[in-house]
Amino acid sequence: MNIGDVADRAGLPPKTIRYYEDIGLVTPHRGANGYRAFTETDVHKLAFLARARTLGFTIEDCRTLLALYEDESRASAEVKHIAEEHLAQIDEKLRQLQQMRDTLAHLVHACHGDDRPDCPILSDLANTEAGRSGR
Amino acid sequence: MNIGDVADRAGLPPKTIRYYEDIGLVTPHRGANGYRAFTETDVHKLAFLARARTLGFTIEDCRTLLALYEDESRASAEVKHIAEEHLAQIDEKLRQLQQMRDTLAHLVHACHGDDRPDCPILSDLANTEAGRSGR
DNA sequence: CCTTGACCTTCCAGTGACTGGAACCCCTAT
DNA sequence: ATAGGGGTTCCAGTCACTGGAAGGTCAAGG
Repeated sequence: MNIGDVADRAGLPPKTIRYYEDIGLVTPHRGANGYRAFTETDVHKLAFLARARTLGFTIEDCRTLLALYEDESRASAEVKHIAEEHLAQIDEKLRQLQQMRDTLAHLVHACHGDDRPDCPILSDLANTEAGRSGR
Repeated sequence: MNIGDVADRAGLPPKTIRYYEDIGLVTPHRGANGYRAFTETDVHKLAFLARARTLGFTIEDCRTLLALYEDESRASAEVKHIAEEHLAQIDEKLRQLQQMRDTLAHLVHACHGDDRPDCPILSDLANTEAGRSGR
C-alpha cells in the first residue's frame, strides 16, 4: 500500500508517517519504484501510534509501548507504569492550566473592555507583588 | 544593574533575558565593559514579561501587551480582547487534556498491572475502533 | 602583582514533534 | 504526448528557550 492510503487508514498525515520512519518507529519496505510499500502490520502499528499520540504519550513512550505491544511476554505492570506516569504529568499540567485559567478569567471579568485605558489586566501584569496569592 | 541581579529581581534566568533582548522585548544599554546595564524600567518590563508568561501568553502576545502597557492612550478593550482569546485557547486545551485524562484514567484503572501480559491499555491502543467513543 | 572564582560576553546547537516548501521522479488516463 | 496526482528527498522553520564552549572582566585575598 502507498503512503497516501496508509495515511487515510491510520489517520496520520504522510509527512508524519515519513517522520516516524525516520526515527525508526516503522520500517516499511520499498517497491521497485522507490515508493514505500506498507503491509497491514505497518498500518496497524501506525494506527496504534496515532491513538497513543492522541492520548498524549510522547514519541519515546510510544516507542516503548509499541515494543511492549509486540512483546508477548510483557508484564502489564510495565505498561501500567508508563501510563500512570503520563497520567500524573497530565494531572500536573491540568492543575497549572486550571490555575492560569482562574487567574485569567478573574482578570478578564474585572476589565470593562471599553475605549478607556484603565485595565486591571495590565495592572496585574505590572504589579509583580499585588494580587498574586490567593487567586 | 547587571544581568544576574536583574534575573533575581525579575524572576527570569539570565539566558532568557538575553533572549528577550535578542527578539527586541527589552533594549538595555551597555556599560564600558560591554556588560548590559539595566535600568529600573527594564527590570519592571522584565517582571511584566515574566508575569505574562506565567499566565501563558505567547511571546507575541507579550510584545503587544507590553506595547499597550506603555501606550497611555490604549483602549482596555484591546487588552481584554487578547486576554479573552487566550482564555478561550486555554479552555480548549483544558477540554482536550481533561478528555485525555478521563480516557487514560479509565484505562489505568482497568489494567491489573501484574506480571501477566494481558493489558487493556495496549488493547485500546491496538483497536482503533473499539472503546473510543463514550469514554 | 597575581590568582582565584564568580560573573559577564557571544555564538552555536539542541529540544519535540512535526510541518511547509522546493525540486524532482513515477504512474495512469486521455 | 501530456496533464494530473501521486510519490521521493532534503532543508528550513516552528516555539521559547536551554546547554555548553570559549573567552573577557571584576573584586577580594595572599
